[in-house]
Amino acid sequence: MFEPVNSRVNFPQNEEKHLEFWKQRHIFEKSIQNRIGKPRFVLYEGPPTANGSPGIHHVLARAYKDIIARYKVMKGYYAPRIAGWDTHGLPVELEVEKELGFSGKTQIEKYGVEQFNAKCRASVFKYLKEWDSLTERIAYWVDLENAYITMNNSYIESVWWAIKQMWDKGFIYQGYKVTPHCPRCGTSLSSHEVALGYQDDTEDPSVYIKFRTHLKSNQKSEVLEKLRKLASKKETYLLAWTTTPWTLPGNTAVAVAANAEYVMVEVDDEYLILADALRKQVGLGGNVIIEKLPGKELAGVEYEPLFNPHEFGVERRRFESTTELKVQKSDNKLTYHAITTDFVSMEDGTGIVHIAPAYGEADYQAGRENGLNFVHNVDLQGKIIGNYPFAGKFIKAADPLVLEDLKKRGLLFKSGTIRHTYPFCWRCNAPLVYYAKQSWYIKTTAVKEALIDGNKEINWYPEHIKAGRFGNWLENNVDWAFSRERYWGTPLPIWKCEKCGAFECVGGINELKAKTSFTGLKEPLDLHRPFVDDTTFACAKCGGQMKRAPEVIDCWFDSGSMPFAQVHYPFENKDEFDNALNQADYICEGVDQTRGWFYSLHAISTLLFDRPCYKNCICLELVLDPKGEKMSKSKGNVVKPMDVVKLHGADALRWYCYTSAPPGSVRRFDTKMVGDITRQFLLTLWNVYSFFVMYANIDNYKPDPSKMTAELPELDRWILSELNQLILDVDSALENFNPTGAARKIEEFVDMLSNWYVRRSRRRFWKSENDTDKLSAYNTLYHCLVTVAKLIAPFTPFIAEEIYQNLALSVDKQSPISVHLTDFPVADESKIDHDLSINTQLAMRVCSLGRAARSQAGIKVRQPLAKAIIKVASKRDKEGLVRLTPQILEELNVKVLDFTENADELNSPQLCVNSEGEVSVAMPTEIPEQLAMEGLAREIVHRLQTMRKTAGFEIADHITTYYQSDDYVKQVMTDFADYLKQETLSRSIIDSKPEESVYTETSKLSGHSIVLGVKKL
RNA sequence: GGGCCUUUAGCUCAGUUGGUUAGAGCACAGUCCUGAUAAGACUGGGGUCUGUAGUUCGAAUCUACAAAGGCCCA
Repeated sequence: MFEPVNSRVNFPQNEEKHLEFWKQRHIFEKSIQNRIGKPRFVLYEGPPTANGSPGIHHVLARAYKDIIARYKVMKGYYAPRIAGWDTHGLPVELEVEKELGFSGKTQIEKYGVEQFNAKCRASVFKYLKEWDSLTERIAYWVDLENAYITMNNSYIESVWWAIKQMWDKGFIYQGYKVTPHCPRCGTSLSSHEVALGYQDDTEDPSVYIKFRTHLKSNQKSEVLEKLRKLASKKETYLLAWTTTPWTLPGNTAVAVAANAEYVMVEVDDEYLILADALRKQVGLGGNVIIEKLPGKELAGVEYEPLFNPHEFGVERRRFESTTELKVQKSDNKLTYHAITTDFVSMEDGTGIVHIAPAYGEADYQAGRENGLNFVHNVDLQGKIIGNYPFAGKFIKAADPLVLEDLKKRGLLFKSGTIRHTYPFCWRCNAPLVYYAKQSWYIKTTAVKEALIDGNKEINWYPEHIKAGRFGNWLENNVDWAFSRERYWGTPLPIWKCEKCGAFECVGGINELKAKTSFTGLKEPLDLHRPFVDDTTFACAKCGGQMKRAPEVIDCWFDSGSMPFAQVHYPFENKDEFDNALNQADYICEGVDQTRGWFYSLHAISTLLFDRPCYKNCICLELVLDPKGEKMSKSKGNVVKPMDVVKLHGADALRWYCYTSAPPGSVRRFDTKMVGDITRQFLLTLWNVYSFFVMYANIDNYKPDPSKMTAELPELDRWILSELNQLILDVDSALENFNPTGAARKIEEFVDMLSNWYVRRSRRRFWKSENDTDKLSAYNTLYHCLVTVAKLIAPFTPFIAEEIYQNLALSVDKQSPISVHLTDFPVADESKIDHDLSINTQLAMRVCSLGRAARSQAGIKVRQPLAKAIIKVASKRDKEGLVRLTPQILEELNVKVLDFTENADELNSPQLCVNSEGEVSVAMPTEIPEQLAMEGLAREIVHRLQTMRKTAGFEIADHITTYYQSDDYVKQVMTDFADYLKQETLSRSIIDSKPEESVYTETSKLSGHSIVLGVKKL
């Protein structure tokens, strides 16, 4: 006996049962331990930040990670995998700041870094319970107990080790970086924060500034000569445009487009140079053009600074190399010059761009590449420094004063305002400033080629990421600015001598403790700020005191270090890492990680070990709401995964993730569609399963593979052929990291199994004699179900377990106690019969056409007809159909199958006919008396069956049938008595009024009024 | 402004190396089948395959340009 199965099923409830079983019997642990000594399959878990609730996109990621790992385990791999948590970073700090009502760093410092960080630590695990319970509920199998946590001392120490390695290789240096900076909060903002604060329609100055040329250079060119000659007559200016007048004192160059055409126009008694394309827009369309010249000729043209920094008590620095800004001597004859860049717009402005390397990313890059001067005329609070006339003013307040000053000196051509989109601080609403600040860099550009070569070895899914998003990112690689002027993060392990300025990098706790005159480390050990800030030691060069640099590091460096830091390498687990764990076979995260985790893993691995970090990577696309909008808390359209699981179950949600769209496409999530999935796939499978169990129990069927007969009926051979083909397809799809393709194949199979195999086999299970045909049907369906259970185990672990335990484990107590401890099915290719598959498809098509023909003629399928006449394209097709005759006869409810090659034969008014392509099916519309009676018998059977069900009888209950009707019906009841009895399990059929207690209905069938009664025996 | 992706029925998606009349599921309407089925079958409505131009005997598919949407970066 199998455990009885109700066709009505509550999946969520059923799943809880299996969760409990897995927990009690440690199935996950066993699935790993069973494979010790087998080839290793390494999956790296990308650590989510645990200080927010898990969303539906996390389920997506976990579903795709889990399925591959489970598949590999079933294929015989040893695949331990541990969870991880990302615990550092600005988002955590912001959450705490919000909680404390802070609006900036000064408040944090006042509050105390120690207390602040303690709050951060606590905040990180606020949602951990929620994460753990979801992880378990969706059956994402991962070791939660030994999860790696980026804030643990051991983890931090491994990160320090990594930084020290890079330091020793000369990959770490200090340089400048332009960041979006809030002058009021005095802090940099992450790109995410910047995105929060864009405001459209912001009014800003729109001003045209004149830069007086100073054509004294020795450069020789025809154009320059001409300009010199012209300039000797009248003052000549380069006309540039800006919306941020306060950056003008920081101007150290102007940029032109090399290939654009520039003109020198006469304005009053001056000459102005600007792009020809923008002449009209600037309002100089009608002025006389003195000269035309290509942009590249302007390169090197010198001009006088608007504000010579030396006159205003401000330092002038200069890019001496790509990394060093060196202070320059005072020069009262200072000139700057024009450069060419590729970012000069011909849509607004003048085609000449004002460059202030301290106040713009592009400007800074231009400065680096061209060895420009570098002038900071604003402090971090947004106040003008030095002794400019507008010194001490906030930048926005300084704008009009700057313009006034320039106007007085005749250097302002035109001023107005524009409206555009500008970023503001999302906290305090102050305008953001792009500001060059000192930062620590990792010289990733030094290994750029290795990064690009390594990428060639990675398989990306979808493939376009490789050359596209990720490849482009690597091609445009810039050094990684990895320090942060924050509090809650892995402290940068660099100490600086207060006396001589020397730096030292420390790669571990013992190394630190061993430093000369080391002091300041408290117990219990906590490697975070502020404790680590108190540690000092003696400078190896001059004996001065070494103090730690104040920065913490980018948390992407944390997560990118997880391959080794999760095992505290190299301080522990050295062999395991070096031999097995040092490269992932597979990772999977959202596509937004291309510049995040995918990059940090790749970069760190390349820098430290000179090899790519992972071999296969599935990139998931965004999950949107049903309307196609991004899910966000503010819109209130966020779906809680647990709600979906409670409603439809984890299997349904997982199956939805695999089948609804390929992982690399954007998908709209709609809970309703998870419900559709349940009905379409899970319920269909469930009903096949429950059908099987119901009849198997009635017949006391005992599976015995040895009794599989050699000569199987065509129908059984067909479904077994499809099953083995399915194994091949699913196996190869999963091997190629394509769960969607695999799952869709399974769907097709289950549909065929239910709607053709079981549908066509019903009578075989229902018939009373226990012959070989019946046994074959049982064996076949049994084998299909058990195999499908194993195939779907990585996809939908719950229903797989249910079917496996009830059907397989109950029979063979020696087999593994869980489907998740079994081996993945192996196809028996000798069972695959392509011809049979094609023939069956043709038979299905013939039946479909036949049913349509009947429908058009208004003849119910229950009414038997004398024959069906079939025309097909070839002899081969005909032969194929002949072999499947029994299936077609039954499905079309006809007595004989005829074939013809002459289409004219089908054009008879006595026939209903339907064609599609080369296939035609026709049936006689005339119904002889004998067939009409048989049809009525079938109607009566149908009526009685429905009544049995309504009366609540068990499927195998025997009954007595009563009837009362006219003589015609009486004749039918007599002629088809055996058939009626067999179909309805009637011991006797009595022509009399049913007793009072008997369930009775009166119906009108084919024009005959019939009273029917069914009585359970 | 740059890179990448997407665009096929009301909705969700298939559509192999170009090759009959572009498909499926859901939804809608009608009919049918059914003692496993919340399922299924048939019929019907619903498509300028985002647009334009090109290559070709032939384009949803290849090429170019454009549009809309999305993501990442600036």
